[in-house]
Amino acid sequence: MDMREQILTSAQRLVQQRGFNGFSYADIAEEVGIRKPSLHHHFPSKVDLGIALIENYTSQLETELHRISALPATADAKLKTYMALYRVSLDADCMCLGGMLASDAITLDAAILPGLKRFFAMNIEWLTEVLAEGKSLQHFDLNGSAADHARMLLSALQGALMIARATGDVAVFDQTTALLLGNFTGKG
Amino acid sequence: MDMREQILTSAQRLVQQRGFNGFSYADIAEEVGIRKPSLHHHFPSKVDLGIALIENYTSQLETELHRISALPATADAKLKTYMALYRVSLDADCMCLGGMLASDAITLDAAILPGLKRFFAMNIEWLTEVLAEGKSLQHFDLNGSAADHARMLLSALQGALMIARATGDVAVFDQTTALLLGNFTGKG
DNA sequence: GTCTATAACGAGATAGAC
DNA sequence: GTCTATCTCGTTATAGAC
Repeated sequence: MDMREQILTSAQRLVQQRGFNGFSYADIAEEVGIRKPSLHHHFPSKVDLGIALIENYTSQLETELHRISALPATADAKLKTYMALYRVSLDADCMCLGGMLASDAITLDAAILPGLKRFFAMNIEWLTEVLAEGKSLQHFDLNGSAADHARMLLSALQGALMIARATGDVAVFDQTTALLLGNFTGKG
Repeated sequence: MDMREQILTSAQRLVQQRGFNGFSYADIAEEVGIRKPSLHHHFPSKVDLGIALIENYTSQLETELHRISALPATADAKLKTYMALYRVSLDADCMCLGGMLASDAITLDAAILPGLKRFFAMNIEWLTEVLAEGKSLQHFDLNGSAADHARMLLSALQGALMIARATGDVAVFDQTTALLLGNFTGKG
């Protein structure tokens, strides 16, 4: 892993834990083992770093989503796998990078926002496809459009992650995901 | 409104828009019209201010919830009124103070966290009561405990507010709230 | 590509006069 | 209760040597 990747990896985790205004170049420098000013060679400004972070995160997720879509699995199994990605973040005491940047949105340089919007659009688009697939095969029982459910699902996951992490109560996340899955796959 | 209240009002909006690490005493000083060091007379440290903010916000909401509970309205009308409180925040380009502090949780002084937990517990408790009321009167059709639905509902509202604000797409919020209400009051 | 040195600024906080 | 003056520290960023 070259230095640029090391910096991105370190910065990503720092943002997911502390927010974009909650970490500094000094934190990264300590983690990757170079001096503060050397970071500016790789990312001239913190805004440049922010743009690279959300682009990088989006493309990581894109890979995951393609992998899940290609699985020989039912729509609800795909959803479960998608939700498990959030659970991994929670275990690492991290928010989703997109969710964290969304909270910080007003303070962010305008150049970071388009990448953030694309991130959410990609999630909603993928979820809409999976929900529509489950609906058409009559595995899911949806009152409303797949797109509406996709937005609601994404919102609930982001919110549950945030609340579970802040309160130290992971049950908020696990019960919410279980309930959401139950709602889609039929009353029980 | 005395100076302490003016400071709390200004700081609350700043936190809801920018996060706890996204504003400074200088911002408040400019808004309320006194000098930076004078703020320390009212709130010696920023941690003291943070504690007062969440306590104040919780007690404001407690008043609202008592008011809603006392309305001669059905459970779903009460839910609608509760959701409208979040919509008001969105219109002001604000997150919920609790949601914003939850995002910032790892960076907050430990003295702020108990108040934050109480805030979420109060919301979940109230929602659980309203959902249980709707369930017992057979207005709501819930697959799962009222408490589970309360946590999911709170998560979805917080997440939808966050995403709608960051993407500038208020429809994420409005469609999510509509879908949630539809889910409770019956398919259709 | 990394370093030392430093600039330029803003943060939270304190002392002490009025 | 508010002020001016000041402190100390941390922040992003730049200059220029190696």
